[in-house]
Amino acid sequence: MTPRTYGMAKRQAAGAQTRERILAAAHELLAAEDFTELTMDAVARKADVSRLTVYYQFDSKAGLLEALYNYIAKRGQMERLAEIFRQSNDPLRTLHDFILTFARFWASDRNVIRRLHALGGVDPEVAPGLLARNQRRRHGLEVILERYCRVYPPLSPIQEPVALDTLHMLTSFETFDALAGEGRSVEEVGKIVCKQADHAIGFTPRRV
Amino acid sequence: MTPRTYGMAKRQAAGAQTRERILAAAHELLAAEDFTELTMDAVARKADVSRLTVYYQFDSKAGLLEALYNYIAKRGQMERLAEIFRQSNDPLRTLHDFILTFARFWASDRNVIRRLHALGGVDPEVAPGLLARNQRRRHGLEVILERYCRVYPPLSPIQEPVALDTLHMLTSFETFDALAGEGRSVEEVGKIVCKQADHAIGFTPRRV
DNA sequence: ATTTAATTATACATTCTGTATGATTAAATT
DNA sequence: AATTTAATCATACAGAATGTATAATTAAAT
Repeated sequence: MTPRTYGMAKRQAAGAQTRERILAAAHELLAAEDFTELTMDAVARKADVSRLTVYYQFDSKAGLLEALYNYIAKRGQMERLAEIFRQSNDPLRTLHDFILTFARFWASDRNVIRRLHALGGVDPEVAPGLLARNQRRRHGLEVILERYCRVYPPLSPIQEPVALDTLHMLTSFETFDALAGEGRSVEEVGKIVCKQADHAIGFTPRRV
Repeated sequence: MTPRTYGMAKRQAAGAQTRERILAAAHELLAAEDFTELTMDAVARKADVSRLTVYYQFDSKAGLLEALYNYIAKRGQMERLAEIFRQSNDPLRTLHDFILTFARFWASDRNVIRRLHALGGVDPEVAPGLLARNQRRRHGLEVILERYCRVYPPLSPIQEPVALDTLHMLTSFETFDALAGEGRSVEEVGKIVCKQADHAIGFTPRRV
C-alpha cells in the first residue's frame, strides 16, 4: 500500500528485470509477420513468465502497449530532442533536426510502430497515450515556428495555424511510412520532408 | 450452388434490401462515439435481423467491413473520378480535381473512415482490401504525373518516384485527417494539399 | 407440387481479456 | 529471529466475441 522509495534495491531490480523481459517479448511478437499473436498469453510464454505476472506488472493489455511505446521511444533515442532545442542557432536548422530526429525514430521500429498506432486507433484505452505524444510533437513544432517567425518574415495570423498543422502532418509517422515505401533511406525521406516543410512555412531556398 | 442471373427480381431485391439495412446499421454503429459497439450482435440487433443473417450475407466481420467501405465509397460519390480523367485538359487541373475529389470523399465520412482504416491496420483479413484501394489511388496519380511530365518540364528518373510517393502521401486519408483538424473546411484543406502537391512536382506558380 | 434462396432458432466450440482466491518464495523490516 | 510484504505463480472462473453446425421455417421461383 505505502510505496517505499528507499532500500529495496534487489526487489526493484527483480521487478524491473521481468518488466524488461516482458516488454522485449511483446516487442518481438509485434515485430513478427503474424502480429495477431500478441496476446497476453503469448507474451507471458515468450517472456517465460506466468500470465498473471504480466497483469501484475502492467495492469492490462493497454498498459502493456503504453509501456511498450515508452520502451521503443527510449531505444529510438528520443531524448536527443531536448538537446536540439537547447542549441538554438538557426530556427530552420532546428526544424530540420527535429524532422530528422523523428524520421530516425519512426524508422527505428517501423513495423512495430505501425501496429501500435493501429491498435491505438482501435482500442479506446490506448488512444489517449498516442494523442498525448502527438500533442507533444505539435508543441515542439509550435515553439520552432514561433522562433522562426521572429527571425524570418513572419506569417500572417491566417497562415500560421495552417503552417503548424502542415508541419504536424509532415512529421507524423503516417507521412514517414508512406514516403519510406520499400527501401527509401531515412536520410532521403528526411530530405523530402524538409523540402515540403520549408515550403509550408514559406521559406524559399536561393535558386540553384 | 448455380447462380441464376434471370428472373429472381423479388428475391434479389429482398436480399439487397437486408444487406442495405445491415450496412446502414454497421455504419451507424461505427459513426457513434463508442465505436467498440461494432459487434456482429449489435449490428444484427440494430438492423432488426438475426445474427446469422449477417453471416449469411457477408460471411464474416471482415466481409462486412469490406462491404461497408464500398457502401461509403458510393455515398461519397467516388464514381466522379472516372470523369475527371476523361476531360483531360490541363494535367495540373486534373491533379487538383483529383485531390479535391478525394478530400470530399474523406470528409464525407471522416470518423467512420478513420475507424475503418484503424480496423484494417489490425485485422489481417481487412488489410488487403484497403491496400488494393491505396494502389488504385496510386495508379491514378501515376497516370496524372505521366501526363504532366509530357506537357510541363519533365522530372528526372530520380525525382519522379519521389514525386509519386509524395503525391500518394499527400492524398491519403491520414494527411486529410491531420490537416482538417477541428473544423477546417474541405476547400481549405484541398487548397493546402494542392499547394504542397504543386511543390512536390516542381511546379512554381507565377509570382504574385 | 417441388425446389430453392433467405431467414431464423438453438446450441456449441474457441479464443481472449480480466478477476478472484490462495499459495509460495525471497527480500526487507522490526 | 520473527514478521511483514513484494513478486510470482497455479487454478479456476466469468464474460464477451467470432464463427460453425444442425435443423426448421417462409416465400419466391420453377
